[in-house]
Order: sequence, then C-alpha cells, then structure tokens
Amino acid sequence: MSEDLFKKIIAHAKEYGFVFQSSEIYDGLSAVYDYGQNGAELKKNIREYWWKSMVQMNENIVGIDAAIFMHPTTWKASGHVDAFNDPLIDNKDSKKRYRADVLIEDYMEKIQEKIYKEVAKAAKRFGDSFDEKMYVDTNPRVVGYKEKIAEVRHRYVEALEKSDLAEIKQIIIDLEIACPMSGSRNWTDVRQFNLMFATEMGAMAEGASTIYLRPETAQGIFVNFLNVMKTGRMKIPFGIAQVGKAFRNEIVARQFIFRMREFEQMEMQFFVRPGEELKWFEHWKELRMKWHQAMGIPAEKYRFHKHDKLAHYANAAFDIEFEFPFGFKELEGIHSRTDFDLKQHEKHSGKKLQYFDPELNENYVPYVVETSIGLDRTFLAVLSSAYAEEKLDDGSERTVLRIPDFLAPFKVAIFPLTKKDGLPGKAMEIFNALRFDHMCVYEEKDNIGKRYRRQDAIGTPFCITVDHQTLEDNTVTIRYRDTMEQERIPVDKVPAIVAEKVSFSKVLAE
RNA sequence: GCGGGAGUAGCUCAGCUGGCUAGAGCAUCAGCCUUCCAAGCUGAGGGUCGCGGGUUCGAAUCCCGUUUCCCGCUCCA
Repeated sequence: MSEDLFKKIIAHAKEYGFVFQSSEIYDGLSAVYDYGQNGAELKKNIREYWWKSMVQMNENIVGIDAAIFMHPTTWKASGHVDAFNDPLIDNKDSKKRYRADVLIEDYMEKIQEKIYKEVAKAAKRFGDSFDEKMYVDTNPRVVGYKEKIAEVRHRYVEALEKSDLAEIKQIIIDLEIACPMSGSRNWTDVRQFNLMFATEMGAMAEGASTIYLRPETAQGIFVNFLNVMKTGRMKIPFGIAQVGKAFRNEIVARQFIFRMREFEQMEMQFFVRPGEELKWFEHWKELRMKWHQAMGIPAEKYRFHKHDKLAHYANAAFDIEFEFPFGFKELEGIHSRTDFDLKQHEKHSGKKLQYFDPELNENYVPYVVETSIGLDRTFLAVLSSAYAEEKLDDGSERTVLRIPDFLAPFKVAIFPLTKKDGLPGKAMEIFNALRFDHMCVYEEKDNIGKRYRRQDAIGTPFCITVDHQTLEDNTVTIRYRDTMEQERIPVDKVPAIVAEKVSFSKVLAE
C-alpha cells in the first residue's frame, strides 16, 4: 500500500466513471465529489446491503428518512453549536495553527502544575504535620498562582460566552503565551471557525432565521424517537436506521472521498433499557464487524480502535478502522451514547422522551447505542481493496476491480463473439431477458479480449459470450472476472446462475 | 489557513533559454480485418495550454494575482 497506489485508484475512479470532482469544468470545488455512472451503482449497492442487513433482517429495527434541515434548537440541544465552534489562531512566524482556547487552557494547566510542585515540596519539608489545605490557602506564592488562574479563567469564560474574539487574543497577548514550537509571540487575530454550514430559511429578511445543514444524521432519529415509537408500536430494545447526507465545513478536507464537506452516513440508533447499554454495545460491535467481513474483504484489513478519550455524551466508544492506501483510518463508529441526546431534547423541547417498560412497570429515558458508518468511506474501502494490477502468464497486464459480486455496478456483460452470422441477435435475446433483473451491458465493438478487459476495469463479475456453437446447441460461455476462466453452460441456465451469484442472500445470511 | 510542488486532449505526458496552424501514445467514434483475453489497417472527432491580468511586435513558455489538486503543518465532538 502506498500513496502511489492511491493515486492510481483515484485516476482509475475518474477514468472509469466512478468518482468525479464536483463542478470540474469550473476548476472544481474543494473536497466535494460527484459519483459517476458506475460509482452511483456501486454506492447504491453498498447502501442497499446496509439497509437490508439492518432494517430488512432485523424485525425490531425500522428505517426513516429525516430532512437535512432541522429546527435550529436541535443543534443547541445536541451541543453542536458550542462544540463545533473553534476559535483558531495562527502564529505568523512558525506558521502553526492552534485553537486559541486550548492555548489558554494549557497556560492555566501549567500554573496549576506549579501549585502541585509547591505543595509536593512543602509536603516533603513538613512531613506528617503537613496540612495541605492550610498551606494552599495561606502560602503567598500558591495563593498568587490561584488568583492568577481565577482571574484568567474569569476573563476567558466571559470572552467565550460573548464570543469576543478580540478579547481572547488580548488574553493570549497579556499572558505572553508563546508558540510552543517556535517561542514566537507574533499572533494573527483569532477567527471563529464554525464546522456547520449555515443558510437562511424564510424569504423575508425579518422572518429569516439561521438554519444549519445537519452535521450528522443522528439527531433526525432522536427528534423522531416518539413518533416512530408510537406509530410503529416499538418495544425496547428497538432501533431506528437512516441513510442520508450530512455536511461539515472541515478546515482541511483531503484524501479524496475520505473526508468530504458533503458526505453520506448510514446510522442506526438502538434504544435500550438503562444499564443494558454496554451489553448491547458489545453485541453491535461484533455484528458490525461481521457485516464488513461478510463482504469478502480480507479480515486483516479491519481492526477495532478503542476511544480512550470519550466524547461528552458517551460511556463507551469503538471505531472500526480499515486499512486504506494511506493507512488505517476510521470507517465506522460504535458509540454508547447513554441517555444524553434524548435528555437534552427533553430539556430543550419540554417533551417527555420516555418509554413505558411494561416489564419493569416504569417510565424511563432509553439509553442509546449508535452504529454510524460513512457510506463514502465504505465505497472507498471497497474500491481500494478491489483494485488490482495483474501480470498475466502471457506477459500482458490487466487492471481489474475485484468488487464483491453482489456490489458490482454491472453484474453481467453479454457479447457476441463477432458482429456477423446472427450472433448479435442471439446475444441481444439473452441481454433482454437478463436486464429485467440485473444491471447488464451489451457490447459488440472491438475484439473479445478488449471487451473482457473493459469489463474487468469496472468490476463486472461475469461475461456471457455467444459464439457459433451457441446457434447449434444453445450453450454459451461464462467467463469469470477473477480467474479469467470460462465455462460452457446452457443458455436457459444463465438467469439462474447469474441470479445465484450476485444475490445478497448469501452475504446477509452470515 | 500557512509552507512547498503541480495544473497542456478522456488518460499518461512532450513542448516551457518567448517565434510556423500546440504534438505523441493510449482511449473514443465510423469502417475494414480478426473469431475467446487489450498490441492489425483506414479515416474522424476532441485542447481559447486551469482562470484573470501584465510585459512584449509576438506568451503554453516570463511576471503578478487567483483557483484546484498533491505533500507537510494544523484541525477532526
């Protein structure tokens, strides 16, 4: 795996109609990509695989499709309005960027450490008779430190609350905070960087209010918790699934479709009895890993990554990481979100978001276990693990996408061996019979070898070729993408054979 | 957002010490040939050289700005 290979995959994705840069004729739009004719099919199939395995195969999980626009209070409740607002500052000499609030926090931390040191020294000096509380309250040096921290904190909190960026910069200047890398105190102004995209709703300026494009799909599920629970007569434990677009104005978005400003998430929020969340967390952690591995991608490409630093809402969190060409990176997150989200929405909406548990005979706010996977990242995982350049025995080379059969954009290609002798007519017959059930390609241009290679390049798993023998005994050859081997089979068996090979059922059963 | 590198046909690139109508291979399209694994023949289409400005008699080529991509830094509940 290398950067070089990654470049080839990106080039291949463009050349064969999988992924294009957005608005390319206008020089493109940074970190936004479009899916082409083959990419859209592959993406759709991955989405369908997820949906079937989560919704169709679980009688206690239902799917919804919530709007991208949500009431602005949603994002206050979820914490995104605060958490997604980072005040940033650059050092002009070292060219390093920092979060201004982190610089100030670090400064206070350092003073706090000085206090600890003083206390430790004093404890040694006085031995058993040492009264820490007394010492801390009376020692002039320690008191001075404490006052300094209190003063800074007061200014800092006030500035944050007022979003007074100039004051935050002034604090950094007054405290003589220097760049940790260069020691320079030559700072730019503090700028606010909001990770949520905002727009206006309402045509009239006075009635307009700021609306955010959702930065995650999860909230669409939480705000519909009551609706779905009541109308679907859901019994805990149950889940709500959703696939949809989310938007984040990333500071730096790079690595092709791995980090985009507009991306698609596939999420399921599983509502459970309080106290049982960690059991379900383990359950989903294992199930989700199985889902990935059932696709047929080698198991060693995946690994779990435990979050040591938990988000404010979580009490357990694991990522499923995939080995992309640029290293192991997050593909899916499994989080135990506790009752944080529903409680927050209760607080902000004034509605009771509770479940009456007949077994316990009590009302409670359910705990939530979330599985959240990036569709675009899964697409990239499938594409990059499928891409292969092979040297063949005859010395020639081929580029092949070994996409799992059931995910391939096109399932089968039908070729007449030549354009003469009525072969195209026979091939069209087969094509027309198959196209009702599968994405099919018909091609008669160029020699048969070229046509096979073209299908290899977009990952079509099967090619059916009609030759002269077909006209005599109604058999065709089926050629396999991965092995390049051929088999002779009766024409009337083709639909069943293809259907069996590209079916989701095998994978879903695992 | 900062620093470095790059942007010429769908792809890979040449041309870039300023000067003929901007080229090649592959790909695409039409046709011929072939008759089971990309390499034969004939012909065709496709580029305002990322975009804007400047210098010049003349700019793909030099200068400035801008934009996009790549690498590093930074950020990523």
